Parts: sequence; structure tokens; C-alpha cells
Amino acid sequence: MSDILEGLNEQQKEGVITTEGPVLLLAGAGSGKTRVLTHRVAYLLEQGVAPYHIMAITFTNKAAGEMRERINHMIGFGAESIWVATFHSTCVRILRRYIDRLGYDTNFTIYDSDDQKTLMKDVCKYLEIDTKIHKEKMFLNVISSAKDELISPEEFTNRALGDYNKTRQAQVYREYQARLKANNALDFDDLIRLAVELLKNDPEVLDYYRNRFQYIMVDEYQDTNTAQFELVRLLASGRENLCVVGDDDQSIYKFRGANIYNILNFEHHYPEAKVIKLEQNYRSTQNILNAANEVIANNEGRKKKTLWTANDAGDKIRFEQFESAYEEAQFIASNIRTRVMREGYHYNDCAVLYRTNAQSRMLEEKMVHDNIPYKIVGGVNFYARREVKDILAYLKVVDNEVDDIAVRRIINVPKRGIGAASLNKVTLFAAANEMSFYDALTKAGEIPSLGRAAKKIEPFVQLISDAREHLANGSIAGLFEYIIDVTGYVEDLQLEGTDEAKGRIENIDELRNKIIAFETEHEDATLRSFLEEVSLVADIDSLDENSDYVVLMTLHAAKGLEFPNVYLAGMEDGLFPSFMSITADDSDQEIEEERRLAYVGITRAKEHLTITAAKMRMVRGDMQYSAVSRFVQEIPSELIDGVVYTPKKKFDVGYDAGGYGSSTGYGSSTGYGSSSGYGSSAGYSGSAGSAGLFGSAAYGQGGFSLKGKKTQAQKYQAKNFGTKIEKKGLDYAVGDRVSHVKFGEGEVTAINDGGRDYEVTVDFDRVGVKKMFASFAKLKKC
DNA sequence: GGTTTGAAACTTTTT
DNA sequence: GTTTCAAACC
Repeated sequence: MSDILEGLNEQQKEGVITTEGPVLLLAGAGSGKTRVLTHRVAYLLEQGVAPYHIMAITFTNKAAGEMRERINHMIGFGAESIWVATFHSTCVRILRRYIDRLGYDTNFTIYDSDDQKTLMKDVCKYLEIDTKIHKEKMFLNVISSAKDELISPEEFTNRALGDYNKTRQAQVYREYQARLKANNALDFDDLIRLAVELLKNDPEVLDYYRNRFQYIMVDEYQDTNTAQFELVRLLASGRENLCVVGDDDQSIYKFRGANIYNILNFEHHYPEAKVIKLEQNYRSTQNILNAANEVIANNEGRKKKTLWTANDAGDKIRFEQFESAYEEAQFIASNIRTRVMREGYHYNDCAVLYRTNAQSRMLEEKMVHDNIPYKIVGGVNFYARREVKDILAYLKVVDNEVDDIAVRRIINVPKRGIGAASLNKVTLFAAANEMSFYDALTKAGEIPSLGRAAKKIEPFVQLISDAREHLANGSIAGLFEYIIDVTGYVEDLQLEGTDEAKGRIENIDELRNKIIAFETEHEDATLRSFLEEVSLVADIDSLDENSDYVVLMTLHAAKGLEFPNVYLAGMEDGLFPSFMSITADDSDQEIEEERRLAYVGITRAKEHLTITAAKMRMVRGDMQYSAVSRFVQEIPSELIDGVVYTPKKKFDVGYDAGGYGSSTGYGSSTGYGSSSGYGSSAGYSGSAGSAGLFGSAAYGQGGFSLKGKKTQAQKYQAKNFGTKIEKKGLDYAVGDRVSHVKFGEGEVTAINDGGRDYEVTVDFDRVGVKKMFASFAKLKKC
């Protein structure tokens, strides 16, 4: 027996050597599943399987990258021809090669959710749908779910017969799909769906790939949706050497179409499947693991398994409830400080996890304040930022001019004086002549209604064709510089000179770096391959374990990661589990999904787990008062260091009748101050003193700005009044002589009350008459 | 055609 | 509290 199996436990060994036939590897958190997968690959190679025939699919580029690295490390030569990729990039690679068989062009563009929204807006406008009643987002959700379930526009239409609303949705779906095709674009869901369609309908393609992928492994199988399952099923058909790895307790992407039954019913799909459970946890202390087990045990409908560990009991779980989110953040920051300063941990040993991205703001402020290096994962994707998308849109148009969304994005960025009226005329012309928007632009001179506006369009068309020429005899980086140069994009931002503009310039610089890095790493880099990579990256992919910073991210983003010190912030009912899940029609199911999320959070911790909650917190501008999360209460008190108040009543009474926090809600109706610790909002705000005081003291504008970010109030202040807001009386009057820093001395000829400020007219000796606002001019009486 | 302003939506999670 | 989008204004 080879040394490949050395150091593995019995179950892991079984997972490695059971190479033939379907295998379900139920891998609890921290049970070493990646280890099994990489050893399995090594084992396959040792058995004489060609690397070319092995495939491993993951969800994120980060996971794929890690697996690739570990495989390389273990195997070395030959490993590069093993197919390790995400679902989406796998499908892109298949489609780039064969999508022409489905009537698409192989140089298709990939639309992100932003592009989808823009496209949907156009569709709704065209179909005269009142988006006040039917939201674009709703249609996109409907379509996305349909695609996840492999329902084509035609089938959707058939199923909708007799139902007015559904028929309308079908109409939108058809139009949306038609436009995608006309733009030569695919959305994320199309990537999977069309790959499946191709494999289903084209025996030649199917044969090619299933012969190529003779041994298939799928990571995070609990997160696959119906389309992804179908893809895997097709590829594995025939040999059925399919090994899926997952943990039903960590299924947290139902909202994105993940079908938990893919894993729960795996044995049903493949009756001969071998099921192997990995239950030994190598990651966490006994106490942390026990807590996780106790919490998840409250879920029904799961594959029963109990994680155990040979690790020490470790510290108890620390729980702290604070008056406010402000104090909570303060505590977390100072606690991290202590860990680093006194206990020898590094910043990157610490992670703060929360339910919603909105919670990151307060935490970020405290990190800045305490000088703690940090990185926020999630929120706005780098490639979704306006300036980045603008530049990318130029690149996209150079690559695929049929992409109307990209063309429209940049046609008037920077301003070329081409307005909505002109664009409408071009659109009409394009529709009448059945050509793309861009083609219509190239024929602007032939559109009579345009008149003089045609002259404004010509330079744009010229720019694109010049840029294309530029690319032909240069690099992507060269093209990038060219575009920055001729559009004056960065120049304009420099002139703006605001902190915000500086931030945007930094992002553009960052984009430049990414392009250069891409070209350095890939010898055969093309514009298309760059754009493709860019459209398939997730924020989590940018996480670098070697950099010493604290990571702030959502619980969803944390899946698959581990840290010695984990902070679970905002553990409050209504926030986590979310208000939506508590009030949903299928609340039981939704709460179970939230509980799985809690389980994911707890099991990220290796050594220390700190759970925090706040009694009150600002949500959407107003105060919300919350009880400690039910999930915290599901942890046995002997595992906890800290006091968790238990409610007198069960939660299932609250939330519905008079709304959140009304006196009909949970807890005692006498409100805050009762020993239960649960207050109705009416009760709490009765003690207005503390809340009011706190509000002004803690949430004031603060003396620092966040990496160029400013609050709206600060921006307003900066823009209109410099540093002072109050309108002060003037110590000079008409006829007085005053002096100005730049213009020198002059005589005041008029003073007008302009509302918030005075408008002063001065006749300067050197430069003549100037009008200015008093608070800006800072005139001094001579 | 461009800019400013106020109202309304948003916040559960995202490849 | 912040962002987005349209109407009103320049």
C-alpha cells in the first residue's frame, strides 16, 4: 500500500480508495474533505488513470485554486492536465467550443447581475410593464429560478397557460432571452443551462466530454441546483465514477436555487452509491464542536451524524450582550487587539462574521479607529464598481460590439453631448433595419432625424475602431492605456479632486494592475479570456491567507474557511435569524436554513469563539430593539461563559399581529425593565434618556473618514460650506474695503441673502468684479 | 442636454 | 442612513 493513505483515518481512506462507481462523501465541518479529495486524485493517478481523465468541480475560484495548489504540491508533474474548475468556468469552456451548435456565437459576452437589471429594464419598458407594480427584480428572480430548474422560455409559456400573471412572466422571459441572444450575451444561469442543453441534445458533444471526464468529483455538493445536478449527471453517465462531497448541514444557498434534495436523495438517484461519513473533526475544540452539534440538532430532515473530535475541550464560548451595536463593535475591536498584543495571535487569525453586509460599517469604523488592519469581503464586488465597469464596458465593446448594454453604458461616458433623445432615434433606426445598436451608430449619418447629433456620434465610433486597431498590434494593457488616454477618464477624475474621485482613480489603477498581472500569468492572454475571468470572479476569491489582516465578512462568504478566533456579531433575533425568515410563510424551513448558517458560523472557529449581540441597533435609519438570537439559546449554558437570558415565552407568538416590537409581541407586555430582558420597542424607548444621549454622542459625524468614504452629511457639508455650516453674520457691509487671499483688496458693492449663505459682490482692484459666497471667500475687512 | 433635488426603495444571503 | 432614480430646473 502506498504512502498516499498514510495519516488518514479509516473513513478517509475509504473515501480515497473507492474510486469506481458513485460515492457520497458526507463530510462534516472540518473533517478533512479537501484532504480526501486531493489524496483521491493522487490515488487515481497511481492506479494508472490519466490526469486528463480526472475532473474536480467547485463553486468558487478560491476553492478551485486551493485544490489545484494542493494537487500540484502532492503530484507535481502531470497535474496541470487535471481539470480543476468552477461550475461556471467549466461551462464557459464547453460553450466557447460548441455553443454555435445552439445558434449562438462562440464569442459571447457574460452578463453580471447589473447588466441583467439594465436589460430587464429595457424589456419592461418595451413591453409597457409598470415596474412600480411588477419589479424588474421579481422578473429576474422568476427567470433565474426557471433556468435553475432547466425550464426554457417555451416550456415556461406552456406551463403558464390560463394564468394571467404567469403568461405575462413568460412573455418577459421570452423577450429577455431574445435580447440576450441578440446581444450575443449569456447570463450566469444560461452558462449552466445551455451547457446542459448542449450535452442533452448533441450526442457527439456528450460523448466527447464523458469520455474525457472519466472520474468526476464535485465539492460542496449540497449547494448544487437542479441544472448543476443535471450537468454532473450527464457528464458522469455511462461510467458513473462520480464522487460528490458535501454536508447537508451546511446547505445555505437555497435562495440561489440550491436543491438540498440533490444530496438528501443521492442514494435514490444512484441506488448502488456508497455512502461514507466523515465525522471526525480536526478543526475545533470540544466545546466549540459540542455547541455546533447542539444547535444543528434542532433541525429536522437531515442526515444524522455527530461530529466528534480528539481535540481538547478548550475555552468556553464567550457570550456578551451590549446595549448597542456601537459598543459591540468596540468590544470586538479591543478584543482582537488583546489577542494580538497579549496572546501572540496575528490579525489574520481573526475573523468577524455577520449576517448582513450592512453590519460591516460599524465594525469597519472601529477597526479604523483602533488601527487594526482589516479586509471586508463582499459588499460591492470590485468589478461592479462604476468606474471599473465603465472601463470594462469599453473593453467589452471592443471585444463584442453587439453587446448593446455595454455600448449604451459608455456612449455618453465621458459626456459627449449625446442625450436620451438622440439615443432613442438610433434605437428606432436599429430596430427598423434589424441591426445592432452599434451598427446603427456607425450609420449615424444616414439617420435623418438625428441632424447635428450625428456629428457627436462619429468620434465615438472612430474611438472604438481605433481602439480595436490598437489591440490588434498590442496588448490588453496597451488597449487599456489607450482608452484611459483618449477618453480622459482619469484626467476628469483628477480635476474633480474629491476623496471619492481619488478612490475611483485607485480602483482604475488596481484594474490596470490586474490586467498586467493577467497578461504576465497567461502567455496566450486574449481580451476575451481576460473579460471572461473578470466576469466569473467572486469577492471571496481575493482573500489572501498570507496577508496579516482581520477579515470581516458575511456568514455565507465564510463557508469553507477556518480561523483560530471567530467573532459572531449581531446574534439577535430578527437579524439572525432574519426577520424575513421568521415571518415567512414557510418559516420552519427558512429558520432551518438560518440555523445551518449558524452552524457554519460556529464551526469556522478553531480555538476561540466569541458571540456578541446588541440590545439596540440602527436599521435603515431607525432604532431596532432585539432579543438574543434563539440560536445562542440553543447552546447549552454549561458551554458558555456569559449570561444568556432565556425568554419566558417561546418565540412563535410574536412578530405577526401588530408588527415587530409591538406590545403584542413576545416577552412581557410591561416592556423593558422586566427581568426577562425582552422589551417591546414601546417599553424601551420610554427610557428615552439613554437612547437619545447615545444617539448624539456615538453616532455623531466622528473625526475621521473611512478610506475616502464619507457620509452623506459630510459630503453635503464639504460641498456647500467648507468646514462650517452655520450662517454667520458678516463683519463688513456694502461700501467697505475687504481683502481676499487670492484676489487682493477690493470694495464690496452688494450683499445678497442667499438663504443659507450670503452672496457678496466685490469690485477688486486687480481682477475686477467677482461674485462669491461669503463662507467660501473668507473676506477680511481692511 | 446637463445638473440639481427630493422622494422612494433598500437590506438576507451571491456563482 | 444610503443609494438610486425621476422630475424640475438651468
